[in-house]
Amino acid sequence: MPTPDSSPAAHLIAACGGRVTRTRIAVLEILQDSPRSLNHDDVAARLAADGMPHDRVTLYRTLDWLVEQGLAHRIIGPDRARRFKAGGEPRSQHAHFHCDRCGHVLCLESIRPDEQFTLPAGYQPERAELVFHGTCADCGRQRGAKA
Amino acid sequence: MPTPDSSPAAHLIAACGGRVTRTRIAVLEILQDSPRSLNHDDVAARLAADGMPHDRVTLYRTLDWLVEQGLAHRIIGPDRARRFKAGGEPRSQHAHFHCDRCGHVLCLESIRPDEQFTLPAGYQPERAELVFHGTCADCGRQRGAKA
DNA sequence: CAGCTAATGCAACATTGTAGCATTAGCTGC
DNA sequence: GCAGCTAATGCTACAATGTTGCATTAGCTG
Ligand SMILES: [Mn+2]
Ligand SMILES: [Mn+2]
Ligand SMILES: [Zn+2]
Ligand SMILES: [Zn+2]
Repeated sequence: MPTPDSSPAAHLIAACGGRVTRTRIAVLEILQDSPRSLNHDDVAARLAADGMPHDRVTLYRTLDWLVEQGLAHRIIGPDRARRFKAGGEPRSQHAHFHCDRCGHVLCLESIRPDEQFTLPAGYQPERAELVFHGTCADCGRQRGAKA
Repeated sequence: MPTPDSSPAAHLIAACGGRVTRTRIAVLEILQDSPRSLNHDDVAARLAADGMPHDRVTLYRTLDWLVEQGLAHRIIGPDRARRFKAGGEPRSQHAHFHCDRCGHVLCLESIRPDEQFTLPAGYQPERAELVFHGTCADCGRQRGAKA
């Protein structure tokens, strides 16, 4: 065992100046492999599937660390649970879509709320969160097919 | 004691077909009197200040009931706590501003996110939540005065 | 490979919200 | 006004999500 891993994920972690641990690599790769955002349980389930040890608290700390380092970003849904996705949060953020039917949260990279609005005088916004709620494309198709 | 109260709040509650209780009246009046949204603790503190009995669970149920009846609306902040404000949620919603400095959440009635954006094909949005984060007008003034 | 310390694992706790059930009190009809 | 019905309340216990403190492990550096 030279270094635990030399995957792209491992390089990203090393570049942040943090220690390159199995957990960090695995969690970052899980986020990178997922097209949609994942909550703690989602990540824990995937870790377990990969036969990785996983402590609840460590997972919280790992995910927070990835966000701090700009390797992931976080959004909070109406179910009060944080969801994570690979990739940092650039100055200008994108909107998200929360499907009421399947519960998934999808990124709408093309929609950037902080470029659209003028706030009342005095307010100094630093970022904007825009979340749509409704039925996602997948669920809309299924529903259409069945009905 | 004829009817507990015949304030405007009591009339609104009666019009919903629910029982007009001290707690409902007090909570609705608290929401109506507040310029900003309040979380459960805020409301509980005001109830206590008014010398009102207040059970945690009853407060949750009362606030949820007011939202159901359209007498209040709710938003969830990044601290994972729900905040409430008097007044229902009309078809078109307004944006909110969460101040990172003082923690207050303010309504931006003039900004209506669901009229602005076109989503990718297939998505069927039913409502949109737009929350700005930054420094509110009050905190901006204080900071300016001090610095 | 030794030593330093960041990262982890574990236990206990905090916050926010729910569920079940016995008791209270608002309303309705008399 | 009062009796009776049941919505609303209060209480207890529980669930979900996240945090703190501290002893142990393991990544890095020399
Ligand atoms: Mn995203
Ligand atoms: Mn509002
Ligand atoms: Zn869906
Ligand atoms: Zn402020």
